[in-house]
Amino acid sequence: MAVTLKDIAEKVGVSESTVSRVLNGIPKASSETRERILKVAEELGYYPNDLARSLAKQKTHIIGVIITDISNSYFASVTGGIEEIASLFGYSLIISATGGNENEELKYINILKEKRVDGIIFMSGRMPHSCEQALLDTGIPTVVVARKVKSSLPSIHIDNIGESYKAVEYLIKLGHRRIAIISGTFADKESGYHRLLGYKNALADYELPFEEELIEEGDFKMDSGRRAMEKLLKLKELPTAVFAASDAMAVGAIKAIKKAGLRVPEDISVMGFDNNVISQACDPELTTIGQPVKDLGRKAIEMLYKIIQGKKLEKMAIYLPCELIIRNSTKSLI
Amino acid sequence: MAVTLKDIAEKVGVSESTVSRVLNGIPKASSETRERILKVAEELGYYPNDLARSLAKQKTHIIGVIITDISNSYFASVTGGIEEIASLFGYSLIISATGGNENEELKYINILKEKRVDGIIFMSGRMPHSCEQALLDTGIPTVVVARKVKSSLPSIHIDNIGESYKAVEYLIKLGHRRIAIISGTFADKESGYHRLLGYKNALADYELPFEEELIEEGDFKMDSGRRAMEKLLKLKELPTAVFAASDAMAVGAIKAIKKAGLRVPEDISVMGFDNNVISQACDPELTTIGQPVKDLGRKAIEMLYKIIQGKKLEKMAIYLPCELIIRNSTKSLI
DNA sequence: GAAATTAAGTCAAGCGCTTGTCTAAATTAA
DNA sequence: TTAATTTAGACAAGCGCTTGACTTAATTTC
Repeated sequence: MAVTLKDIAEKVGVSESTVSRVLNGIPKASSETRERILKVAEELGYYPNDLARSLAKQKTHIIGVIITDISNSYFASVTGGIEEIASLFGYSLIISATGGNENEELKYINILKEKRVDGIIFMSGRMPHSCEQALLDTGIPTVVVARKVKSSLPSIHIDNIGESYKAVEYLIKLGHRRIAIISGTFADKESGYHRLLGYKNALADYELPFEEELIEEGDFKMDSGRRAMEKLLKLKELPTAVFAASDAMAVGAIKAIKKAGLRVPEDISVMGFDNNVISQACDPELTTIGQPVKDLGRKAIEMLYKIIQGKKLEKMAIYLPCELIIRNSTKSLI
Repeated sequence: MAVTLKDIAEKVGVSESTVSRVLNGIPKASSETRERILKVAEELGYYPNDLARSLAKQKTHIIGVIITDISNSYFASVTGGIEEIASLFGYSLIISATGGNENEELKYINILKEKRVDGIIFMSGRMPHSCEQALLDTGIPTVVVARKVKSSLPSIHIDNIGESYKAVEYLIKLGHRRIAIISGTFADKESGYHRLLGYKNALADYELPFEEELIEEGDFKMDSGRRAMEKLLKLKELPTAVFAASDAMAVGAIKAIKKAGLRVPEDISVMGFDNNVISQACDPELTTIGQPVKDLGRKAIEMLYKIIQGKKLEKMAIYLPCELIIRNSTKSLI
């Protein structure tokens, strides 16, 4: 069906290997045959078969990306960063969504193995041991994004504890003393848990009392923020500020506060985390911690590329700084 | 390096073809050899090389997806729908982002050709003739999403004219007579243009005057919505309702209205289009037209699958209905 | 019991490209 | 002039898997 090297070779009257070399720019042909080959290739509309080439060269120029959910803006943005740099390096991306399901994760790791991808970027689920082992067993260069890793897998993160500390510290410096937190899921010991830890650390460092009643657990989504805030609003003594571990929950909290007839930030300051698109859509616009989502992706693929190139990584775990973004949902009490 | 059929064949003492057949479940072996092969394959940790298989079978089980930008929530959602069904069908996705740049689009079409993908889903840019021709020339089954197509390429859409009509009609039925529109880019004759058309049609059908001063062009993004609204607010006679061709612009408009000291919807009703996440984050929550983004993706891959299977499509262009979602940004004047 | 059928495999070509080795001619060196 | 290099290209093995055609032995048919 499609035109092959053989077709060109026959038409020009040379061997396949010569055609291959010419087409790959390997200097081993007289300029005369070179031109004839190029001309015939053009005429016939030749384009290489990357499968055959990959098989012969043992590399595919494909990176496998395993994420939880493409339509989630966080993953979409990180993936955007990955793709931006990958394309620069000449890599294509195979993207698989697992829904955070361990079996799916294992399944996709396997598929990527069979497809002989040159590298894998993993950012799905809670990084169960089985997955980590499976990734190691592939023998394929791998970088893990935003998931704590036990083994020697290279990874890239944000410092959830430190960044959350930064958020709470900001509130404290605005003069707030009674600060509630709407945390993310913390059972999984990932970001939700760490952001709560940062909150605790900040309180401790500034010698503020830690009170159970000021802690509500959410699931990072808007509705849980709303519900959590409704509970907080029932306290005898209201907090003057609320730190939500995600922008979505922060928006939910704002809605609850407004519904209760209070104002943000006049009555209660609200702070988010993520700096995703809704932080600028809500009213008031959210003060938040801006995650460098694109950069996480960019940096991940850069690390991966180094590994593929056989270079040593300076650091096995990289932490990217976040940015404190001050908008209108927080006010100074001083 | 990796274990091959040959390794298994040698160890078991049979031919490669027998191993291949057993591993593919083709009934042509005694249950005894079958079991020995399976056992050895297990022991050796064999997993197939999909490149070799694809080369031999002339199919890759890969679908190429060409989009403008992964981090854009619209594309991310459509892609999410694609991936959901694709994985069910046993397909992997190669995703490329073009930034809407024609040269990039052509480049990626070429890469997908070389990678011998089994199908292509295209939803990027303004569908220049060159791309359409390039897609046709690949000879690879292709489905186009949300882009007007001249040729015989199958496509899937929403009816921008009709849905926009529906939005404006809703406002009219609420008693609004002076309705402004913040349209998307209309030079490209794609969705922006069609949504404007729907607006005009609705006015005409309900015998409302069409006034130039009530039309502002935006670029679908929030800021342009804000700026457009600021202009509209300078009119001697204000509109009582504004239809924005995207939620983002609608949110921008709301911000401008509030800043001017007016209220939504009490003073001016605002309507959006898309039903993306910000439509529920803003205040008030947006009445909008909900695009079936996931379904666009799902349906696209289903169409593509049919074509790959060699089946005939009943329709070359499918239109999916949107949903009128009524929230709090619009009010009745009656 | 001979012929026909089936079962269980083997053989080898083919998918399309790469690349190390070899050859013959042309060029350079001495 | 002859030997040593270089150049231009051919040859063939190899990447790992699939699959149609063929072979041999076992089973069934009449």
